[in-house]
Order: sequence, then C-alpha cells, then structure tokens
Amino acid sequence: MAENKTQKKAGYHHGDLRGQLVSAARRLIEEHGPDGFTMSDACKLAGVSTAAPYRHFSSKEDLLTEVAKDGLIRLRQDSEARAQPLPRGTVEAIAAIGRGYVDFAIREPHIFRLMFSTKSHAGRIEELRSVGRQSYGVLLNEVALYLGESEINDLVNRTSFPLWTHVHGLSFLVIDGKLDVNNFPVDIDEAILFATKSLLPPKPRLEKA
Amino acid sequence: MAENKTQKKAGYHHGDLRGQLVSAARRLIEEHGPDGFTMSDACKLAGVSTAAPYRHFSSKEDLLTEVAKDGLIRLRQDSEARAQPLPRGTVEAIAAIGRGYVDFAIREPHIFRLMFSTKSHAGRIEELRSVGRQSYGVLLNEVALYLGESEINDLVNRTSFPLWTHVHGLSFLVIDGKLDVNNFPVDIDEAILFATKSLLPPKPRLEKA
DNA sequence: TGTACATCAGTGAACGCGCGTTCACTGATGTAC
DNA sequence: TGTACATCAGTGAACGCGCGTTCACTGATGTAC
Repeated sequence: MAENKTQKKAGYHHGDLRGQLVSAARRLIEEHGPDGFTMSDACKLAGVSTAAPYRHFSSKEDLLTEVAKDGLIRLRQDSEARAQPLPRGTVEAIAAIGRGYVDFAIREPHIFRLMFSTKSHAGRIEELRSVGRQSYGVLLNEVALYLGESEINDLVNRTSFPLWTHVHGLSFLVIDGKLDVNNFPVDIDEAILFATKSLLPPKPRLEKA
Repeated sequence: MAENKTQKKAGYHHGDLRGQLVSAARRLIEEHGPDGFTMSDACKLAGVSTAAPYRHFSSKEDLLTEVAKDGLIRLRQDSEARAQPLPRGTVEAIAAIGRGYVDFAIREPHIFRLMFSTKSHAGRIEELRSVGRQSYGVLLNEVALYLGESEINDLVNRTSFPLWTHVHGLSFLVIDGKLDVNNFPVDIDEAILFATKSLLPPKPRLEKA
C-alpha cells in the first residue's frame, strides 16, 4: 500500500531482500517480542508479499536464528569496542566488557533473550554456539591478559566463567524488572565493578618463571 | 474418552478442578515449554471439556500466572529446606540455598523461566513480585545471620544481591546449554562455593558495639 | 549488438489448522420454608 | 423431612481469526551465440 520506504527501489527485484528482512525482523522483535513477531509484519515492513521470504529463508525459525546470530556478532563487536580504549588486562577493561554485556541486554532485551534461547533455532544450534564462543572470547582474552597467561588455558577459563555468569544473571534480572525486588537501589556499574574485583584473583606479580 | 485418572470422580462436579488444572498445566509446561502448552491439553489431562477452565481462570494467561506463583512458592520452601539442616549463617548454608536455586532451574527449566518472565502475567506482576520477594527473603535472612545483622538492612541487601545475580546467571547458562561453551567442565557445586566465598565479605568478628 | 531462452526473485491469493474463547445448555448442589 | 427454586460447575459444539506456508503465476536479469 504505502510507497516503499527510502530504498533503492529497483522495481520488481529488490536488491537485498535477505538483509532487509533480517533488519525488519530485528526491529519488530525488539518492538513486540519474539512471540509478537510475525512473518507478515516483516514482509510489510520490507515491502514485499508474504511469500517472498521463502526464497531466502526456509522458515520463520530460520529467520529468527539469523537475527540471533546477528545479535551475537554485534555483541562481540560491542565488547571489543568497550575494552579497546582502556588499559589492557585491567580490572577496568574486564568490567567494561561486562558493562557492555548488560547494556546490550538493556538496549535490546528481546534480541538478547533470543540470542540465548534454545528453542527457535532447531538444527542450527552448533552454528550459533560457535558465534557465541567468539563473543565470549573477548572476555577470555582480557582475563588472560590480566592473569599474564599467554593462552586460553584452564585457569583463564575458570576465572572467566563466574564473571560471565554474574553479568549474565544481572542482565536477566534487569530486563525482567527484578532490580528493585527488595526496594534497594542497584547501581549497575558499581555492581559489576564489585563483582569483578571480588571474583578476580589478585593480579599476579610477573614473577612467572 | 479415557476413564478419569484416579481421582475421587464425583461425577459431574469435579472436586478440585482448579487445583488439578494448575498441576496439569505444570506438567504440560514442563514437558512442552510454556509455548507448547495449550488449554485443550490441560483440559484433556484433567478430564474436562475445553470450556470448564473458564469457571476458574479468566484466561490462559491467568492460569500460567498461577503456575508461576506456585513455582515461586515451591522455590522458597525448597530453599528453606536446604538451609535448615546446616549450621546457620555460614558460607555453606548460603551456598546451599544457591545450589537449591540452580537445582530448581535444572529440575523445572520451563517453569523456572515462566517464574521470571515478564510477559504472560499481565496485571498480576505485583502479586508475583511479592511472592518472589519471599523466596529471596530466605537468602537475605541467611546473609543477615552471616553478617551478624539483626535486620535486613542496606548492607545485607548489598551483600546478597550479587549472590543472587550469580546463581541466577548460572541457572540460565545451565538450562540454556551454555555450560560447555568453551569446552571446559564446570562443576556446579564448586562454581557456587567459589562465587559465594568470593562475593561474601570476611565473616565479621562479633565485636559490634 | 541483438535475439532466444533459462533462471531467478518476486506476486497475490488461498489454504489449513491450531487454539483460545464463547454460547446455549444441563446436571448437581444447597437452601428456604 | 420433603419440595421448589436459585445457583453453581460442568458439557459439547462451534466460532473466529491469526498466521505460517504453498501454489501457480509473471516480470526481470543474465548469458550463449
């Protein structure tokens, strides 16, 4: 009905329908939640008929998985961008990555949920997992620097995991509106910094043989 | 069609349809997830027609909220039961409560999700929140004992929150299958104990004025 | 450089079905007198 | 203690609609010669 947004409008053919459907889905999911999201809405937003997506995605689920993957990639970029300007391998850099994590959840709660959801991704979980690993890798690297380890070994894993766990929990508590459950104000930065300091072992002297 | 389970079978009238629908819903949600759950399934399981539930619940959502509430109550009972046999106000008691939390999530992942979900509970969030507060209260009490505080004050809140956050995150990571993301084995008990010790301040001498 | 033809990426309409909810009803239960 | 009547808690059938997906199609694009 409406004139087709501000796209190149190549006429019958579309240019980058695939990409546009993903970003339409992103917007819609963020607006109405993954359940409120419908294929027809996405089509309307992209300005195509309801059959068009099936040239690019095998099913609704397939499109959802793509959106989740896209989210995980953006999370990684985000984390990197947060850590980069800070002195490497410091508590501050590590906390900044955590803060980025929680901020992502706050900014895009529904996408965030989708990224970690197990359903809606039938058959492509391994693929998602591998992208997720890359996002987690940003934290692992920073912790390795902090610990003065030259590779991602067991100590690095063991040290990083509770940090992840903590910001993961914090993210869900925030987006699920549980922050003021006991009517005391939580400062997110403070919470992350405190947990990061507490969960990290003291910075080792560089006296490793 | 099938003979009506092993219930009292009063005939036309049912006895406790309300309660039976809740527990039918519980079972079905745990089996198929909150989305796979349908009213008709619940009716079939309770042995009534599809219209019957509407004498007891205003909508499907209403029934779901009831299930969530029931879950939060059971979580509280569970936490209490875990802490009780242990020496009060110790790291071990606090860790046990955390362990109970994660175990609940593992035992009933879908219900667990439902309990903390914001959607599906329109208009009854405050009610749920208050039940949730009671479950959280078990942890608060134990932490107060540990700290030697006689009431739930700011220090108790501030100390408890990261503990909650951590086990909350751990729960979701476990039920979302993220535990082996980096292929290193996580021992849940160990993880909880480590985080509890790290996040708790040293036990204060009882030298308070 | 122009034409024939294969292929690709859309259209528009319709299908189908699952499922929450409603409607008019009826059998069971409780209470007033 | 028995009867009349209101109310309650079910039944069974159907409605309605949202929505994913398919079908037969057609316009646009690319390539061989």
